[in-house]
Amino acid sequence: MANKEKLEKTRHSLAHLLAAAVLELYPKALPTIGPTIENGFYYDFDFGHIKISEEALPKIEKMMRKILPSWHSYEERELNRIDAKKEYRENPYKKELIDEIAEKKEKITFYKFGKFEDLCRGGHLKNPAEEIDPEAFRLLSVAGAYWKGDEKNKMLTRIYAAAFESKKELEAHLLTLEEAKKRDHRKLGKELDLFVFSELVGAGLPLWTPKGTLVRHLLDDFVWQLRKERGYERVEIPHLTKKNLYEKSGHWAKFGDDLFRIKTREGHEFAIKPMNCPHHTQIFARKTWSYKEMPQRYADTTMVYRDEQTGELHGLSRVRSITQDDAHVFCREKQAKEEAMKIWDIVETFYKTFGFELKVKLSIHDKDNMDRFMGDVSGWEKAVEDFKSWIEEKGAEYGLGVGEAAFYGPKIDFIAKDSLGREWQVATIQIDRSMPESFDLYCINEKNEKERVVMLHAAIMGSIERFLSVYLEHSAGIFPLWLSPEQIFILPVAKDHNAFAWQTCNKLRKAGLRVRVDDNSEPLGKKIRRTKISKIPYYMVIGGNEMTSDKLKIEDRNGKAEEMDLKNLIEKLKKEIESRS
RNA sequence: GCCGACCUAGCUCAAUGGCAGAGCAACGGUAUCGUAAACCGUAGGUUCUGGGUUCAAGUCCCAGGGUCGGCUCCA
Repeated sequence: MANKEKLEKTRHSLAHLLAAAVLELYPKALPTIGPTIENGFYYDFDFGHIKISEEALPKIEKMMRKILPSWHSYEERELNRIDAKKEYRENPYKKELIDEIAEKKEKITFYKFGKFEDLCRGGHLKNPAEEIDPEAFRLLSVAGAYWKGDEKNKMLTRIYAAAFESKKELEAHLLTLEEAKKRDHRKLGKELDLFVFSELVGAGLPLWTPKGTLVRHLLDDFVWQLRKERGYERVEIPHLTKKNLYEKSGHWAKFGDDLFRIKTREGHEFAIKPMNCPHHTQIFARKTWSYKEMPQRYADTTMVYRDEQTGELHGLSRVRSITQDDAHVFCREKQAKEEAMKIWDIVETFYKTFGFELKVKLSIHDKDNMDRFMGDVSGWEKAVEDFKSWIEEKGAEYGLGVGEAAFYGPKIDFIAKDSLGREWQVATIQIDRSMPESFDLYCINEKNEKERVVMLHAAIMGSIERFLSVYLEHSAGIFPLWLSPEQIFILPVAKDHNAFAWQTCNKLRKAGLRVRVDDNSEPLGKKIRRTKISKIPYYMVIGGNEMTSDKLKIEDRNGKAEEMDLKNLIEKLKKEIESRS
């Protein structure tokens, strides 16, 4: 038996074992479904009025280990719909499943291990008692989950477990989880002093410290540099708008509850912007454009605000105030491809710099569900075909996201993976023929006719918050020199060396470097320790030796030391910053 | 929003319903030291907020806020 298949069967059998143990301890609990997942399995139960918390897990786990030795084989039987439902008089969930299986004209089968029988399509180990290592699984957590994943349904209690073939693999997995915890961007953000949240300000509204603000600007400057080279211009817009703008763009209806709304004292309705495109259309619409002036490319790094549900907020990855590095290109139909490819260029350059591998996803409409999308199917199909041919020309592999398009057009989404294996959509290129229509955006072409323009939406980071959350976990907070809010620590050995340390510091600062002198009256060992913990790219100790020679000794955070004079040092560091390595 | 857990000093965490504490950080002093933690001292608290039970609440109950693990959602 292939390893993968055996692991699958192990997990599946363990899910049954979990249900058996739960029923042993909580006879009134109603088991529902228990599939295998990456790294383990889960099982959803309706515990009725009993509250199950994580404290119960060791007890359940113990019961699983107690039952396991008696599971030497299983019995299988097939029942008809009526008899099958008789087995579950008290359990509406299983009855529902039985009906579904019957509707699909599939066999209704039951599998019995020991005294525990469960509705199941099969796929178990023949002899769990012999084949399962009782030390190779662990119940991890308890969570709520809607029956069938539908929020209109009752919320069940889900028990998650990790399971492998050997104890060693389980321990390796648990260690990976520990590692991921250390890299959690919320923890690193605090340690690196980049951002904070305040209960007074509110959930999902990060406040940026001086260091965090510096990092944000450095990232944005990088994007801006790449855009500027490609003919973009900066624009700025207010963060509010009258309702009218969004009624015209279609956002008022589509955004619904996610929009922060404001009523003025005169009774007018305003909204805080959840996106920037409609504002930007009004900058474009300020005059009549000649085809010779196209494209117009507007870049704007600015915050948008979305009233996300509190339970969905998560560190920087899901917030209510979101900084988009947004840009909109207004161009002629025939220019769209070239402009899209320019954006793709920027995306590639940007992410390569940080060592990210990107996956490409083409997010398209859902032709069976067109009420979520503006325009007709044929317009969408043309737009999707355009994108497909561009992506293929580019030679990129891509997946399809059916129904995941923006309501105004398809998107090429770029996806980065974080240390926890979660995938985050970061950059996006979107093509929009709908908003130019709504706002009547055109240029005058060679034949002196009005020509409808198309609009490209392009975010490189997507949002600075989300990018930083992914990048913090990707880098574990080890920032390259150019992005480090502090670049060099200078550690004077004793107070006699403070003045010289400050002189050196000021020379480096004058050269544009971000330097700090640690002139606390503490032993050198303590300063070194603090430095080593801090993730600072470089530090140097300054004492009598340095004061009497023109050599400085600089050490990087990997412990590699070099000696050189100040001029060469500045040159070396500047080079490293410029190359963004 | 929903299910469950949690919230104590700037940070990490203690404290059977019975005097709110430690380490680190901060501040003051002594020491001025060459590669991972000098020594002594001082200060620091609406125990998330509001209400309730109790002779007595950080601890128990209710409501709200926030955080965490998930679910649902994410134009």
